[in-house]
Amino acid sequence: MAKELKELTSRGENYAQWYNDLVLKADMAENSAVRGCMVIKPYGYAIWEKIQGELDRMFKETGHVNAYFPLFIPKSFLSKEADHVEGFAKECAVVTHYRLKNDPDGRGVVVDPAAKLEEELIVRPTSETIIWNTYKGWIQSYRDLPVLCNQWANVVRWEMRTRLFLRTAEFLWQEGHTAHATEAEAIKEAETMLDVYADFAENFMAMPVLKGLKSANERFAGALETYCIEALMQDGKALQAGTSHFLGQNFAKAFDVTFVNKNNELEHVWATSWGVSTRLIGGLIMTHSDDNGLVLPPKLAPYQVVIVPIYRNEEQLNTISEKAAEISAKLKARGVSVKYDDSDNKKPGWKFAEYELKGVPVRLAMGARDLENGTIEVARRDTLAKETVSVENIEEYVADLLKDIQANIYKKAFDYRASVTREVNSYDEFKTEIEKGGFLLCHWDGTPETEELIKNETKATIRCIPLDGDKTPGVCMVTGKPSKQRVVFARSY
RNA sequence: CGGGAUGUAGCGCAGUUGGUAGCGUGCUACGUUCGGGACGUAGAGGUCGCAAGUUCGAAUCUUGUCAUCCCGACCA
Repeated sequence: MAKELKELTSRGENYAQWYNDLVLKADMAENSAVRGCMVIKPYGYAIWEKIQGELDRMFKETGHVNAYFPLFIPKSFLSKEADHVEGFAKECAVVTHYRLKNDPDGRGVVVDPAAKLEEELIVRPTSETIIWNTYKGWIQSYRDLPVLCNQWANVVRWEMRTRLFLRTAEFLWQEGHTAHATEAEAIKEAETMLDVYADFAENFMAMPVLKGLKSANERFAGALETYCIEALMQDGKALQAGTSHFLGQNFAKAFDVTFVNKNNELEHVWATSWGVSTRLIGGLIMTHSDDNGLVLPPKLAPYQVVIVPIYRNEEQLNTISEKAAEISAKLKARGVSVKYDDSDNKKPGWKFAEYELKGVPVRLAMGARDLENGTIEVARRDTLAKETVSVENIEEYVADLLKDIQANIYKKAFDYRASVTREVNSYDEFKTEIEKGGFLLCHWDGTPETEELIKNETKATIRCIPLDGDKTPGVCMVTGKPSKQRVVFARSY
């Protein structure tokens, strides 16, 4: 099996595919009719639930509430905001009929032609339009503002080519949609949520990200400004991990959402939207995994510690189980999640490999030898190091170890990113360097034309215009025109 | 929608000049094992993607068709 994994890993870039089959036990739906939709089995979903839980808490701490809006969007809604139509008019699932009937020529059912909808319904690719249509009825006065809603939902985008976790036809996400009385407040909201995402990515996922602005080409359809966090995967490709959009008054104007301000003047509201998706699971996998499987940050692991008993007979098992129960209780008291795997139908070696594959941060193994010596074997997933330590104060030891693992995998990812991030000053050099992967910091003249040219010739895009860091001006590597600051180029998923 | 590849057991694959389908793994039972994915014995599991055609006979040849994967266009 180990050999098999090595062989699979040599595929390199195709992490998501095999981690899905082997680790998360998730896969693409095989039925052609729902091609490109993902099936997330329980362990993979448990990771999503952890992500959801932490983000949801952070949203609430920043003053947001959850709401839910319809799955179906009347087609006409999507015609209202011109830029938005440009961006989203293409790959959507469309509901045209509302009834089936028995097939008159044989078995089964057919669509009843008499049940054609007068107006087609679009399965939401994102909910701006239906939400703004709803907000119109909620907002009359500055006293009704701000509206700070988040929605956990599924959305559908009929992608021509799908990729497990990274680009599936149906995916789970959260989308925040806020309405504000002033431009400044809306911009602040978009920036706050960007910070929330960055905080989550770095402190929970242990995935370093760059905060930045999207170029006009990469900007969300209908947004005035798109903020993003960009991560770098182990194969050197970038992953857009989350976006936060300042929408200006575009949607308010399209859906006629106005309010009376303190001066008794009618104004359009200012809007933001922001979202992250199950793509984060893909990011998590591709940031930390190694040849032995998934490596999960302790803060997002469905269980942080697994205890495996090693025994020859029932008597031994009983003694170990007693000890393990004590340790579990102590760990749980410290807020550590523990699984005690005393399943009799798997052997210890099998369990070791299995939990490594699943990325459980810490494994404790206890056998007859440990019973005699009052010890326990501690194995950490990130370095695969094993140690035999005293069971005394094991809970403290493990709690510290979990913190250490969280910090260590972040550092590892950060160092990797640093090692493949470099400044490039000429276009010739760029063409060579981009083949090696990683982030390239380059001067760019700010025009969509130049960006397009670079994309066509090298497949690299501007991942973001960084908010932090070096702001020294220079000249564009392609055209030689002035550049305000270096921007980040990479090939991306 | 263009270019390439592939559809055979749950998964991964082999199958020669056309002769009625096999390997690994997984699964089931029993026994021995159990500190790094154990071993033995016995078993279950396949309308060979689908449909026509050629043939005494097709997984194999022909045509059509459907689907998947990879590379482009699209995208979180």
